[in-house]
Amino acid sequence: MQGMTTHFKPSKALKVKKEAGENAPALSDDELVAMSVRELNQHLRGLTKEDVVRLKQRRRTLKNRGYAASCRIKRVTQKEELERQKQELQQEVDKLARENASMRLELDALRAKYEALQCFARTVTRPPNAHGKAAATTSVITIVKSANHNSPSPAPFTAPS
Amino acid sequence: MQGMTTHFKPSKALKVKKEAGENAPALSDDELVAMSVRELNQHLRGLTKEDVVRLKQRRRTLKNRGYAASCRIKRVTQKEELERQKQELQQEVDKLARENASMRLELDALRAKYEALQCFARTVTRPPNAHGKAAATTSVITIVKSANHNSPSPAPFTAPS
DNA sequence: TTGATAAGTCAGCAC
DNA sequence: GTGCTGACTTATCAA
Repeated sequence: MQGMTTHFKPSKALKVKKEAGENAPALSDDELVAMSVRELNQHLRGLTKEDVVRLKQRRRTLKNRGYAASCRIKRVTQKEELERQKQELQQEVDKLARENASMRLELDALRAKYEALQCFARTVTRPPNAHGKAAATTSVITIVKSANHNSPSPAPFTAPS
Repeated sequence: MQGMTTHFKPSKALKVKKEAGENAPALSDDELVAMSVRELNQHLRGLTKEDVVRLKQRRRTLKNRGYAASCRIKRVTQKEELERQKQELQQEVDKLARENASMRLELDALRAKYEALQCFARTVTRPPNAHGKAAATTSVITIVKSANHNSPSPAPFTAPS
């Protein structure tokens, strides 16, 4: 329970403690609600059974007023929390989507580069089937001798997946 | 405003229309609240000014009861909606994260392959600086003649970014 | 007994 | 007037 300093409704219980003379200085709502049971009992000395009941009921009602207030506060707090989390997730989605897009670009670029290099490698590797118009641009003559296939390199000749 | 068929509180206004004889069959809450203003005025004929006020007030209260109910329903509906959206976003985050991870793997693998191929290409391309222990495993002899550097391929010899 | 919450009442605002 | 919503009360349930 919290302050309850911003309430504007004494509502009922307006004439709860006009009598009772000296020992009961007509405690305020705040006092009454903040009081421990033991303290309350002190103030209950010398009161009508009816007044005791009334006072206890007023206390209970005041407490309930506080409970209702915390309930409302909790409700809006949870709602704000939900909205906050939602926004957070949205930002994460955006971030991941951006990363994703840029990686996709990078991947495509690298694939292109890879294929170009592979193309070139084939050119370089394969024996030139010397057709008529040979040696117009790049001319490569390669002789491969004794290929050891226990090579530790990750199979540079397989096609890109 | 909706059905209001699940309420259990006639609360006040218990003895609102026991008199009035014939023309007013003591309308039920449901009837009263569903009535249009024009219909209501029909039923208001020949009633005390006081009774008219009372009946209108009862109607207003019943309406308010309905409003309060819709207000609460709206509240929980919005909350559920928020939670649904949140869950949706979470799923999207998961999906994007998975895509992201797999692309990262792919990218790394491709980079490795690319570098291996590049390595090989260099091997093949560069003139073999024939040191002492040459030709132990793979021996490649390449002769490149007349390299035309206007090649349209995307610079296969630059280092991967 | 205490705390929390659904339902209802009322006040007050906006249209 | 109508509809909505914050605050309050009451009933009711759980701990």
